[in-house]
Amino acid sequence: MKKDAPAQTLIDRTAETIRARITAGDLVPGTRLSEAALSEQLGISRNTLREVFRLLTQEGLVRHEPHRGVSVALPDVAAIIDIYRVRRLIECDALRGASAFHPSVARMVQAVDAARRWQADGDWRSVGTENMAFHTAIVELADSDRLMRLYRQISAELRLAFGHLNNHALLHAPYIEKNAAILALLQAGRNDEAAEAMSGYLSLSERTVLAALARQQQGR
Amino acid sequence: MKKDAPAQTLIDRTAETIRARITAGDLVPGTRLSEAALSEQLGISRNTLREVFRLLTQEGLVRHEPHRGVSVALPDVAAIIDIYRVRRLIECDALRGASAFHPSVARMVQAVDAARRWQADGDWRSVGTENMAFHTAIVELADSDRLMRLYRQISAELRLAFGHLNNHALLHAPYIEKNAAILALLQAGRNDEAAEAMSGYLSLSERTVLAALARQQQGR
DNA sequence: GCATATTTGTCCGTATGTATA
DNA sequence: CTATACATACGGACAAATATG
Repeated sequence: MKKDAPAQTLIDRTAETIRARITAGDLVPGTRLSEAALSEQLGISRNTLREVFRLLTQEGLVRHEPHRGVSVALPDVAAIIDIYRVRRLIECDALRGASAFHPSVARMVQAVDAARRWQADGDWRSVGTENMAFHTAIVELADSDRLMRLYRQISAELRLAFGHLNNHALLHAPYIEKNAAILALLQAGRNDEAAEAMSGYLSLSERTVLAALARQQQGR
Repeated sequence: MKKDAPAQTLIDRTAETIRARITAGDLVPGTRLSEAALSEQLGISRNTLREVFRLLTQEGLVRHEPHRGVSVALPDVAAIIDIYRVRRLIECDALRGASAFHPSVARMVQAVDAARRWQADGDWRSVGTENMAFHTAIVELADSDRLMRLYRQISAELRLAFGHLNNHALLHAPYIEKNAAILALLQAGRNDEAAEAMSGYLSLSERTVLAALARQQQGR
């Protein structure tokens, strides 16, 4: 009996396709997604696509306006501020209450190591991926389904926000060693200091993203 | 220009209808929701109902299993524990960072007063409603869209859990004065003490709900 | 401000695949 | 193992709302 026969439904697979297109920058924030055009392009029926839209809407990736269709979400400054407020709450709390022997710690170690290797190769996109994995692992420390779900949603929103900020070196380089420092504090059982370091980390990251967003919007 | 012409779509209204039926106990947790039967009963098409199901699934009110349809969610002990963990995090944080002059404080005052009046009348169901309003107002203190959304979801799940625990006196009576005490601390600017009191409040409430749930499941 | 065209909202009928009796 | 019930997915149709000239 194979428990892992995903048997994904078409709706799930299509949702994944669109997610990928959005985060890959294929679909720019603000783009209107026409039901008729997209359904034909994807080779699925309009009804099915509409259910995909429901999924993505709840995930915050697309916005739905009655009788006006859906469009790729466009996080504004207020959203960024709110997202970082929530991240600070969740990630710092997870660090404060974590055990150094939690399985996720291994994933944090792995992410830090991998990020350093990619940095040596100059592959900043992969550095970014490992950075996200590091923070996901931190949230997993909390062992809370609901917090994890919320975190996945705001991560998706955040990817939208700096999906097109292509200055990846600026965006990710400074954080590799900060992550390593937080990990070391956690492994040493100095949880409160780890949480404190994370708070500072997030403030810096927030300022960077907000500044980049302002430059981007000014450039229109 | 009336900004508040909701012009709700049929999907939204239907979702609200089903939510009401669930929280009213009309639909018991575990009930299977057949597309054909429900769509006919509601007078809407199956396609439309399926979109409603997507909404409710993301809200955690119903569970969806591929090719087996949806059924009313049935929170288990792990869910209750997780929900209270999240509540503690959100509500205590909101209290710690709140201003005594935030508009939501007025709503808290209102909820406490109303709960006392309903208690005098012996209307425990209304006491429960005011209690939920009190805690919703606390979360609003945080001024965070995302935290508010998460809180709405776990509130709905919680309603599922003790929707049928009809011992409302036991469930709500002890909390009226606890709420009043927390409010007084907040108004006095003693935020940390208010958060501490809330933490204790939630622990007590958690134990009560878990015990009631155990009794209920034993009685099957 | 009006008439028209486009797009979404909703319904129906049907075919196919999957799970359960 | 077959049969049945049900969810999945499709395509077409029309009404209603919005956008366009």
